Amino acid sequence: MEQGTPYYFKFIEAFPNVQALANAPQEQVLKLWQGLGYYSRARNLHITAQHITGEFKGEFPKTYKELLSLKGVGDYTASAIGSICFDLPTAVVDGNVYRILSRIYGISTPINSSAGIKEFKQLAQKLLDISQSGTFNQATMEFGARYCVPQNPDCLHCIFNKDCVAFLSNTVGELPVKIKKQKIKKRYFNYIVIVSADKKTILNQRTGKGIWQQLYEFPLVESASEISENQLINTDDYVSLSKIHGITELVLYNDVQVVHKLSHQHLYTKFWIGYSNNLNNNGIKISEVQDFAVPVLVSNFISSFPEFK
DNA sequence: AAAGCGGGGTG
DNA sequence: CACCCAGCTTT
Repeated sequence: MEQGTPYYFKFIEAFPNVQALANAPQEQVLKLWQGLGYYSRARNLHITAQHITGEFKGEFPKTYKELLSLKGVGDYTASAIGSICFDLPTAVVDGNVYRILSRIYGISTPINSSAGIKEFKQLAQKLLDISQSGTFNQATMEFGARYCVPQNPDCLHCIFNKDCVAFLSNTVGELPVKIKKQKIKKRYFNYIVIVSADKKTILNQRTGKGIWQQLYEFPLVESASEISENQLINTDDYVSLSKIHGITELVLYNDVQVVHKLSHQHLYTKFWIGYSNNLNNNGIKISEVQDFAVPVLVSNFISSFPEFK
């Protein structure tokens, strides 16, 4: 909530209605989302706005099935919108609900297994008070967020402690059960920050699969491990870049690699400043760099680099 | 069923 | 460092 609220207000101001969002360029949507992460959500939100103004003729769908058909809307979101906005009898199961139910009922089925997802959804659906679905759902989630918290919950004062299987069996700390693996991949990024005599630079848009789709970054040379300047300037990617943009001098900006941690990747990053006399009509003005949507890793660099301030 | 996708916070 | 988060889509 803390992290998302300012973004919410920026969005509402920029896009007061669904038509405004649908008609906006993707670049603007991503720029407003910059720093939030999970950028596919921004793209899906944008696509969904277009579906609603198009196929749904501007009328927001109000059945579970239709909600579920929207890009980026899965069981949780469809159930939440359905119950809160349209009084549909659909139970939400988010992280809070998993935690509360697994503890009170003493359920050790992993919450991120197929069996667990099904079991918890069924239980939540059975418990749902359909005379006030939205309120019930929000209250359940809020109780989990405020009281049945992940670590060191105050069970001694909890209203459920007479019935909570986990509390009575002293297993609160072990529930919910989650299957975890997700090994973290290490990657080595070398960003070539080109600075030309007429104060221009180069940004590329990330396309295809992987992280940060559609966001911008400096020309990237990725390597299998940390590399020295000598190794860098002998890579095909750098040779090509240097030729195209006329790099005359290369200076390492950060002696110690910046480690940018995503949930599933650690990015060991060096920023190299490549000075050029002439970008041959390529590139963008340095003063315009701030208009592009960039990942936090790149944004942090830009904020720290005097030439770009 | 598993993998991939961000960034920030807590203890 | 381990774990958590108002999940969903793709493979």
